[in-house]
Amino acid sequence: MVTPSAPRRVLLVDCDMFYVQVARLEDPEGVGREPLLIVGGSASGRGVVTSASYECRRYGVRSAMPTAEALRLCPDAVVVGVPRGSVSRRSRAVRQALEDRSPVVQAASVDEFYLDLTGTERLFHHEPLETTATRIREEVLDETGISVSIGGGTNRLVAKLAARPAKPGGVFVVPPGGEEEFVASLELRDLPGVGPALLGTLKERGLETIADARRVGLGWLERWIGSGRAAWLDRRMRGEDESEVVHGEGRKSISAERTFSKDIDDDDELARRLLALTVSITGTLRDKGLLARTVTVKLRDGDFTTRQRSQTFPEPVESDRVVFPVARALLADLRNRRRTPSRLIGVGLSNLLEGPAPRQMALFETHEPHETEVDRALNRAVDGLRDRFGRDAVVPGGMVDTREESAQDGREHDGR
DNA sequence: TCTGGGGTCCTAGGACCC
DNA sequence: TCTGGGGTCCTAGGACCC
Repeated sequence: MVTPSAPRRVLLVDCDMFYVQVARLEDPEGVGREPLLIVGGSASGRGVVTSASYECRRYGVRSAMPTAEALRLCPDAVVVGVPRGSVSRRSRAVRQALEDRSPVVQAASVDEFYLDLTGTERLFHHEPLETTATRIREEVLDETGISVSIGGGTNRLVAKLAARPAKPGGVFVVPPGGEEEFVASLELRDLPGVGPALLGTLKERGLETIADARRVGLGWLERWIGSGRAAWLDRRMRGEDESEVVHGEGRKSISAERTFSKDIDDDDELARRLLALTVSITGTLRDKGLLARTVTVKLRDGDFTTRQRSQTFPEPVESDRVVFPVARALLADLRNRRRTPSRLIGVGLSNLLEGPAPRQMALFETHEPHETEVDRALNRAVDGLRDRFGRDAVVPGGMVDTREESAQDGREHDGR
């Protein structure tokens, strides 16, 4: 067994400006030669910067900035769209390379992976963690073409914070016992979880730095930001983090959303957009062998107000034929509460469970729409066609009432 | 400057049950 | 009679991250 006092050995592997790297790898002769490169924007013209090359960042370009503003700061920049397919392919390749070298790998996002190497000391002949990290960095680059930076320490928080001084393309490890001193050298805004809102609240009280906030003590912090957040912040400022690195995906929700090029006020048009998104996410759900119990519909109004409604099924479901009618009712409800042009619609599935669906459901009287074997069989058939003939092989039939349709189909099939 | 798209986690109130 | 208390689930919204 591991000695209780043995420090953990955690690494955070962070791909350097991942989207820019991927765009360049996919087009080495074109944007690969472009120093001033921005990945982002969108066909709608309402886009933001997803990632910018280091050369661009010197002009003040930052991610999440509207592309229009970025181009004002850096007029010579070349803007390319987000290469989604390549990004997920390259992300999987990096993850695979890491899984070949670490017993525990957790993907925190497409371009960030936590590794827990605790217990591998003998395997790596007791070499320093820094040496192991450096070798992993080089091997990942060789194997995938992706340059990463690696932060290391005795927990996830410290590993994450150490990745910053490691950038770009380096390794930085905080030694056991050095956590508190290392974190004390940072700004409050550097702490993950400290965003604009909390920063503003602390600043109102005159707290600008980690040193300020530690000096004032837990008692005052509790009064100002509540006991929960105060305790949380206090531990972060000491570089403490007990959370485990959990191997595998462990996804909690699946969602899709679209911002329109122009605000939409037409209910039928909104419902059509909703149908397309619903078909897409239920397809992803089945791909992953999952079931969902909760569906959420989100609208963003023209004035950027974001509203959402959700509903939970008594039993987990997987087919768009059952999800869509509920989603459409939630959309109608949102529209009835405030009738104003929408700039975005989104739909999400949560309360996820591993499949397969329970075979018999609805043994009780219920008015909830429930999923039948026929619903599932139809979706599986459509999935099969898409696998063989491509994503667009089967297109949803516009504004049909899928609940009526599924009931009719059920009768036909039963009749055979 | 006029704000993407994919997520996670937290809080708080109400329903419901014991 | 006019009032409990804990636990869990659901829902809405917000902060935050990459």
